[in-house]
Amino acid sequence: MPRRKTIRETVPPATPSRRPEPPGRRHVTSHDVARRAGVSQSAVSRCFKPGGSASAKMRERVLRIAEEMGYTPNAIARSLITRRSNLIAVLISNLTSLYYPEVLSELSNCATAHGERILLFALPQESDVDRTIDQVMQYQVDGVIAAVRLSRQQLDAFARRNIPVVFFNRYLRDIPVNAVCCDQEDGARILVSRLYAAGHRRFGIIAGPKDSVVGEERVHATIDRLNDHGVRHVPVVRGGFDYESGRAGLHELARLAQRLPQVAVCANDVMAIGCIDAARYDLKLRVPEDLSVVGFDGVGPSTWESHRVTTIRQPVGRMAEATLTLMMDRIANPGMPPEKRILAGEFIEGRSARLA
Amino acid sequence: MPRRKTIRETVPPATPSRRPEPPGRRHVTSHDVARRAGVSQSAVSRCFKPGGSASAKMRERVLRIAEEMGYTPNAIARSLITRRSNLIAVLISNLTSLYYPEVLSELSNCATAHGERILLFALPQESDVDRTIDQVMQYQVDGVIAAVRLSRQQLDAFARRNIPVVFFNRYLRDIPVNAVCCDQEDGARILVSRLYAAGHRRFGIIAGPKDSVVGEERVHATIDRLNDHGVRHVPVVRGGFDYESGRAGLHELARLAQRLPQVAVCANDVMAIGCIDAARYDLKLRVPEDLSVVGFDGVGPSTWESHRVTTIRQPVGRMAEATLTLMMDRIANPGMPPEKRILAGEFIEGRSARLA
DNA sequence: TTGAAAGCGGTACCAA
DNA sequence: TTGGTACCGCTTTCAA
Repeated sequence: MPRRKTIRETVPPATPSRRPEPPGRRHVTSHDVARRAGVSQSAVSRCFKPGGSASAKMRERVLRIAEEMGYTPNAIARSLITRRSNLIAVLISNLTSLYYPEVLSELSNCATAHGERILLFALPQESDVDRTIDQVMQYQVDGVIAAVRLSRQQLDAFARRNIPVVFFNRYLRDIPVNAVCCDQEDGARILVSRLYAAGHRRFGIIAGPKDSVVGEERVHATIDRLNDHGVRHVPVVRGGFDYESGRAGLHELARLAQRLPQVAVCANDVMAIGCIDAARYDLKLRVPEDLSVVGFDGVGPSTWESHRVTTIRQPVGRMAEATLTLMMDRIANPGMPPEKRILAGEFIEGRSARLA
Repeated sequence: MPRRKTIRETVPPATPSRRPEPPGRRHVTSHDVARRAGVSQSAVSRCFKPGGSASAKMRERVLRIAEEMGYTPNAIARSLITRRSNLIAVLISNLTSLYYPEVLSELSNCATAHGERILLFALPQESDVDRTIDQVMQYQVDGVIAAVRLSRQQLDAFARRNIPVVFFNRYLRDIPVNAVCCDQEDGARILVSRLYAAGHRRFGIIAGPKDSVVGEERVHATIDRLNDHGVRHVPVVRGGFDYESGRAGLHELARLAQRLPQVAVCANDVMAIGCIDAARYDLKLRVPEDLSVVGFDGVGPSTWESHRVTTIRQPVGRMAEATLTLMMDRIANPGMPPEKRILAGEFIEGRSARLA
């Protein structure tokens, strides 16, 4: 029976003498199982460890008794000694955008497959990161998947504690970081070439917020490819990635130029949908006959018959898998230099753009 | 310096003699802070506890030094002794449906406000619960928020371990459980009375899957209220809560009756959207002139100009708050009998139904 | 293969 | 108010 000898061994308890059950809330521990099985507690522990050394009969017996008693190993106690919580923090801010639910779902599945669980940090604002970081640390997470912006200081805070960080669909300029992204530039190239080939010449852009690296990539790449084709003077208005700003964006584009562009390139699908609705319901235009609209992401509603958005679908499932692979690798080898994995998107023809 | 006297005190170490740093990955502990501050480890612990007794100057000094050293309390170690992980498991299956992201986001915010974190269990299938339950136990979560179905056995498994369970927007018939729901019956009553008042007499229903308690409530309540108004023979077809099944549902309703109903009541918004699109793009009907369509939920896209779904919006924010309040209460008082909190939904007029 | 014992990093009780 | 000490439930040497 495991009892530590202390200095003041005044009252050697005759019986096991567990402290009087704290009302409710006591769980069966490996000690309980050990006692019933007539083996040591460490033996029980080994029986539950895949490679642990234990005779076949003992393991069988222990597992059976554990089962009977309803024993479940305490992951918290394990984490304390192994220094692995098997917890991965996911920092996400726009959970209600149409894009992230799918991401989160995939990340969760992959994490499970890799023996990790997701501790969710859904931030009301991206600016809430600072208040959150301390919490992330406290839980001793094995790693952090960041679908939010992190400042250099915030990144350093994780680095100091050797907590690997992998960015999802964003990264930091100027600082090499682990990141998994979709190839926005290639996506923009495809969209532009298809649109140009169909005869479109006047383009307008509804961009995302300035601080979105991915949004800016999409916009800059679009402009660059347009320039390649000799298209200059592309008006750009800014939105916030949401439906309303896509809608307002088209109005703004209309005001900006004397003639409405032939194409509105939107920095994501939700704005594209807003833009399509603005065209149809506010400006009484036909899409795609009078205006072509394209987006990025390939979120579920972009496939709805009502919009059928021409877009670049992100391979969210494969991105999630890549993110977790990268993460597990960095957890195992903390020293490795940062790595960026860029996956190609898939062109979805849809019906919101007039194509050749 | 805390060192336990053991039987074989053979080599009293002269220096603190920490074991040689395990490569990387060592964190600053309260012991480290204590040593630097020249106080006991327990003192450091108390300084970090809101009500802990410590003199002002000591607390100040300790906190400063902790700050300097980059000390963060280890939540895992704390959990082990307090038997509170401050973790709440959220079991969710259709994370990619349009409804749950909002729910999850709100739950996360509320949890944070109550000092808890969300451990996410996003199940690919509702049937994966069994494989998940063991994991939930291992992490010693304080409670479980279930947005999935649980069998009586599964519920018992949690009960045996005194882990409180609160259902979100679902519950079990025949077994009293803690649950927070939106008032589906009242919602159905409002929809029916508004539709009836506008002169609609022929109704059709696109239901959700049979095993959705909430879906069934919506359907049954709708039928009951229609009966109250003297409307009989309401055809019901079944869908899976997704866009495609809403769309297919209308076709099925069309096949079922000689005349298309004047109203399609859909068990959620996404099916309503699918139904609207089927009406417009497949059957070339005008909505709401030729067909009224109503839904339930009030998800984001239901407000889009393209659909403007007439629906009952669930007060997701207040439901999340109620869920966490109920949960915290049950964590504090494990013995309390189950409680159901039913919140009223809000009628959203929209434009997908012809109203008086 | 098995058991004993030493922690992991905290909290809480106790005596000083 | 402070320090000392016994754990929380597990993993992991180390001897037997």
